[in-house]
Amino acid sequence: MAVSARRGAPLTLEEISSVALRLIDEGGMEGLSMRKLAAELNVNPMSLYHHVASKEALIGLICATAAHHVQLPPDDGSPWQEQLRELALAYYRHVRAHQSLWTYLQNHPEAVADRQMSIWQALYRILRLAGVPESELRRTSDVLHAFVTGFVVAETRGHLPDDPDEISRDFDTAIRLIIHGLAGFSS
Amino acid sequence: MAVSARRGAPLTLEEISSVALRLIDEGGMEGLSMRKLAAELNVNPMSLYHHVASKEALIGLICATAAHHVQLPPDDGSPWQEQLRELALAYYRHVRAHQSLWTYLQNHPEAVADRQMSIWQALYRILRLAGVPESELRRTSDVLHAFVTGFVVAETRGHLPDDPDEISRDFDTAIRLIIHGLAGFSS
DNA sequence: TCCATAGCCATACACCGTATGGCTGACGCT
DNA sequence: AGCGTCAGCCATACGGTGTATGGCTATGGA
Repeated sequence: MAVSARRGAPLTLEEISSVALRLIDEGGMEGLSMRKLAAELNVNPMSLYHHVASKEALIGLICATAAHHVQLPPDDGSPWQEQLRELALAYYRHVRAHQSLWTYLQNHPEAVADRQMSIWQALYRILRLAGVPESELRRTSDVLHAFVTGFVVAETRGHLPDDPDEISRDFDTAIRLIIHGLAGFSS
Repeated sequence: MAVSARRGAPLTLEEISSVALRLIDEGGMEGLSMRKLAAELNVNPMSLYHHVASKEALIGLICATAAHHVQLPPDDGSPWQEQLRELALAYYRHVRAHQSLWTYLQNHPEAVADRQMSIWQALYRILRLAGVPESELRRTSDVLHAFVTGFVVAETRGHLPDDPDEISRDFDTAIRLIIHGLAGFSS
């Protein structure tokens, strides 16, 4: 059906959002523009709007698909401290890989209003284990989210040594701070 | 010296940054544009560039002057938990008053690279009291900064009751979490 | 065969930050 | 008094942005 003059196949949402994510990873949030994205796809800028309602909607799509790619730790019977640690680490790695997107996310929480996503489910489960009352789950998870992302910002700002051991030691420090804090709920 | 045709007095940095801050408070970070700001000041857009090198520099100026308006708690001899609580509360109030600016700040830490600012000095002093080793001061304060601002984001996101008592109770929760966490350093 | 429509594109509009260069009038100096 | 300097402001222009509007084309179903 009147496929692009400069391409063989029609566009797909997956193609669009993956290239857009690459642009963000490479050039920050300002590195993504509908025009640049279209150029990268060998397509007219306005063609994108046949698949996506607006730039904002596109970003929402990117966030949603990216969130599904977080590797969640299994629900074994290990203590909540350890589970929280592993979940935070998985989340942390993902945030590191797509820093610009996630720091944007922090300021535009409406883009991930969906609390049904598996990562939140996992966090809720662990927080319940830690003794956080039901009514505080949402707020606590919000703060933890800000916390981990904030850690990444701090990592990026300070001139870190290239030593990965030291980085993980720093992460330990932050996680221990969170765990100690949460322990206040159950005691 | 060839004062504006449409104004009596020449522009001042204070005037520029205060009106710019108002624009940000009213319309978010996207509500501030050099053109709108100039219109608000009854001045040609390019006139601003006589006082400010770029929009980025203007934002830096706004941040710096805004930071000076935080009411710091006095250095009485009270325990560090209480001092941290009061500092966080003062900071929190200020963040609430200028939300957009501070959430922007979280993602553009280079705008406040100046660690000589009095609020950081106060935080450092309290963290030392809490037993945080010298080498961890900077990183810890970075994380705490992200933490408190993250709390504001969480506050804004969740549909809070208008009850100020409940809000302050929530804030208590967050602060207790931080304090418990920090206690891990001295023990 | 015909036509609805999916997919794409050209044009245009209003906005943005800011480079460039020119105007005006107040000041210091001779 | 005459003159040069320069602070302060402004007009124009360039390249970028998101997207509204409307038109093209080729494919699928009837």
